[in-house]
Amino acid sequence: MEKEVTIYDLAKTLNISVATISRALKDDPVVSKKTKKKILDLAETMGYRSNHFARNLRNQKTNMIGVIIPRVNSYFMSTVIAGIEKVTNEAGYHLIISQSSESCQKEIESVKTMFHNRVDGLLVSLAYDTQDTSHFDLFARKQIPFLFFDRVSNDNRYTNVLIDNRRAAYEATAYLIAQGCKRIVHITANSSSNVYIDRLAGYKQALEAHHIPFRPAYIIRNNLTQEAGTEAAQSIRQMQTLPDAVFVANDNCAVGCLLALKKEGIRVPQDIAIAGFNNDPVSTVVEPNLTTVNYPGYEMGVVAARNLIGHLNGMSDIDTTNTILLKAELIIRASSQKASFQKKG
Amino acid sequence: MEKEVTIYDLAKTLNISVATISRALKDDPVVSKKTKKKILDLAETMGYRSNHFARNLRNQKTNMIGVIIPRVNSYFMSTVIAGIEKVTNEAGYHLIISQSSESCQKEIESVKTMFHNRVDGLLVSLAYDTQDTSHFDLFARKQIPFLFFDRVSNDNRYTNVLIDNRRAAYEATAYLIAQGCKRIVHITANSSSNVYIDRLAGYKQALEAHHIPFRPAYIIRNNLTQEAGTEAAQSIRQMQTLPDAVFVANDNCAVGCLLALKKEGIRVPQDIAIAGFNNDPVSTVVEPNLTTVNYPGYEMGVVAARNLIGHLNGMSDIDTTNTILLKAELIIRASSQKASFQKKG
DNA sequence: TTGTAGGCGTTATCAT
DNA sequence: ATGATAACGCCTACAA
Repeated sequence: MEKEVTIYDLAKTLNISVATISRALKDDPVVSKKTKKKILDLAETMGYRSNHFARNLRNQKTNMIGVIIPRVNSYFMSTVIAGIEKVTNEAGYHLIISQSSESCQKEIESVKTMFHNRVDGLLVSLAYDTQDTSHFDLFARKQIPFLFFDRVSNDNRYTNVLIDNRRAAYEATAYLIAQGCKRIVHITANSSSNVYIDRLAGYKQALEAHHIPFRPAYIIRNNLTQEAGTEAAQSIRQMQTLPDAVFVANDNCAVGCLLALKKEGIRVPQDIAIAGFNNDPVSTVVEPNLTTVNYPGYEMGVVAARNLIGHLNGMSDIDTTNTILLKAELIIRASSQKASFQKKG
Repeated sequence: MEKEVTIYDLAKTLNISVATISRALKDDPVVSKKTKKKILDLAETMGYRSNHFARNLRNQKTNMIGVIIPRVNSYFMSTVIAGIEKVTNEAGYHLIISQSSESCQKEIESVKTMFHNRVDGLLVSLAYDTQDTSHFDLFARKQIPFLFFDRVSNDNRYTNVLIDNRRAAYEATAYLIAQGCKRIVHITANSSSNVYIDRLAGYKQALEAHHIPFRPAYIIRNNLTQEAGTEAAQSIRQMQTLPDAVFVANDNCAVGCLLALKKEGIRVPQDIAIAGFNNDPVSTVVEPNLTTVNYPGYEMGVVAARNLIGHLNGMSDIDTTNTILLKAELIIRASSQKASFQKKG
């Protein structure tokens, strides 16, 4: 490895002090244009690059934002990251991304690593099985800003960016009811995350509002993959009386379920109407197209990142805002149009 | 922000020199057990955390690996990142991810940023319009290892991780021909990237091998989105003689095309057989399921990251290996089974 | 407009 | 077994 070029090397070559070099590199207006140009040109030709560590050591800032998420490889999450990346990059921050793989233990590890790497802030979506969020006390104690998105903490000291899951689920369920459905199955995750609890709550609330008794037997819990949806279809088919609708907590699982039901000769939506959640690309590929809730992933990433950076710049107080709700509207497509068979979207 | 605890604080409190503190924290056997225990206990209670910057400043290493990709929010890319993240994390490295948004200009910016942030190595998938890769000279000159994956450089000094696109395309096309197709349209990107050039080459080669004349009119170029696929279907429908097969360079576009053709009353695969590329989740959702080439994204990420880390550890020489080809086999599904109408997977 | 010098927290090299 | 001290490269009062 070649020896690194430092500002001292530049200074010596040009016979200028390191202070001026340093200022020129930061585009400090106090340095004359001529000198600045000379310096920048030399830096270029000598292949100079600033030393992050030395800089951070001085500045007590890393310009890094940590992101801890269950997995990167889902459509939703990669969309969120795209949004985060755009905002943070524009603000001159970099991202360190770490996957918890849905394990609370790995999440705790990640938090520690982020802490020791001195990220300036943290954006988190919790693992399936994370109940207690005390591992974030490390950050809270040092007043390092962090916030949760999508899968959030129920500790109300913290800021959360999310959608109104309860309400969206209410609307989806209410729509199914309006289509004449009365025996509505709900497929959800076996998780204590707010996301699924709230969707379940919205589902129940819609039933109640329309005087339909809630039946525990209509709740199916699995891991919400497409395969799990296929299996869920079997359970549904074997119920005493065939349900007339299924509201699934995500699109992948909904699609698996829909395809499996069709294979069994059950017509969608005539026999069973289906609604999903997320507006994943698959929802417009499956036939009939899937009614779903549009989940604004990119926007969520943008909002979460903006908020965090706002705190970092002292623009806003992390304790002021507590919850940021994004809009998530129901998208009605053919899979749930039981009342009339007009097709849309 | 609370004041950070440093080894000086520990030293002062215990009336011991910082040197001993430093050694104890690294579990240096030269420090007596008693002193070590005292020090570690105090560090714990005072909430000491080591300063990575100061350490890295000494050690001249960042433990960061840069990743530059066109976009994070595609199924393929997020899968690759998951693979990269796993390997790098296990090896104690962190990731800085930057999107070029398919723009060569932004890619150049990213390269500079990565350079200045002193990543220990770089993993790159090139933008659509990147032809010249001289902006990586910055890294080459300093002997900082980097390699390309998927969308690679044609500069043969560099290491590339990719699949044999030509061969995979050959196999897909040959399969269509074996199904009796003779008028095969190819939809590809308007890009100079190896990925699309090679797939086109494989397509041509298969035609040639089976004595089917290549017809430029059968090449449709677009941006390979699902919408573009829908439009492509229109062009196809309006051709003098209806083609009997379409080989699309990715699944999203293939799916858009397939759905649009079906809407026009064209039967798939009876009238037109279709094959895609990537084995994206949508390929098993669309009906009929899409014949496609399995693109091992996760594995590609793992291999690329392993290789890079190997170089970083001096395990392997970056100049030795030049091209790593991963297997990418054809997955035959219903959308192309024109010869017999048996359905699979 | 430019220069000087001290310090950010660690570790390695001496010396004790 | 422990201590003193000089780097690592950068930034910023303060001085000129």
